[in-house]
Amino acid sequence: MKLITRNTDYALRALCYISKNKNIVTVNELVKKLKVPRSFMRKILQRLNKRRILVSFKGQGGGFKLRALPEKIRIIEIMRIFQGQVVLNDCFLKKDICPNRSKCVLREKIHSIEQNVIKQLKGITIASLT
Amino acid sequence: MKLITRNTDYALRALCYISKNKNIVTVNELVKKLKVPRSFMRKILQRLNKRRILVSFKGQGGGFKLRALPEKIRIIEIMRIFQGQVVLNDCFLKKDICPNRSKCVLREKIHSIEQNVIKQLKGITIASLT
DNA sequence: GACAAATGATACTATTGTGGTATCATTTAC
DNA sequence: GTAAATGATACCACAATAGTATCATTTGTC
Repeated sequence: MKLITRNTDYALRALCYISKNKNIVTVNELVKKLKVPRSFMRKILQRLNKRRILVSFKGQGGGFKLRALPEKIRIIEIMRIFQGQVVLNDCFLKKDICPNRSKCVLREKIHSIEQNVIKQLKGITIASLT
Repeated sequence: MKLITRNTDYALRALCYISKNKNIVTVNELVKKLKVPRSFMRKILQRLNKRRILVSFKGQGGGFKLRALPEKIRIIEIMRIFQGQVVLNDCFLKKDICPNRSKCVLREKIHSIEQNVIKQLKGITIASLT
């Protein structure tokens, strides 16, 4: 079980780096600093742009910058972009076997743990990582 | 991100069922009650036997029973059997890029969340699920 | 206008983990 | 001896993750 994937990890580090720069940052610069595969990094940044975390500038002198303040970017947003809905715990038994989902103790306990994780994740922003 | 996988889910439900029976329980019985694929259930039980969670009896009249009291079986043990080390968060950047692992804020925060999850999981036993 | 430097879009591949099936071997009660 | 059980093991299918590659488009500079 991994809490965060490589995708998310690289995205977060890129965002941290970008947040520390006044100027716009290019893929080449990020790749050099973070030593991450270039194509992979590009794909990640494009996705962050599409999801409106970054603003991109095309052409010579182009690159990326943050769309919002680093204090406003929560890491749980980034996790959702690259890992989908965070901490979903679907019951694997079909309804007819486990008719009283509301009373399933396992489900209930896992859910409570998940809520806790989400609450903690929501407290972490890009700003708090730098 | 899933906290528990299907493997673990089935294993937990099987253990709960077994814990409620004085007699030994066969795969056939479990399959009928939980409506889970037979071969898959067999594999799960064999693994639980190898990992000394269950005791098995071969031959006619055979089956499985718990090796320990349900109060002594923590669900985190079962998760470890089927999902490996729970909540491990390996830094994806190599040492030379992230030389000060001990100071990596992301790592540190994720780790703290993980410790929390583990702590909560450790409190849940098979007995507490039934 | 040509060119270089940047991102956009997209399609492909490789590896791994998860979920599941199938089969033959062995043990044991009757 | 046979049926009913588990043991061991090999295999398959699918999805997610990780990564690569290529062509298209935009834009600043000469």
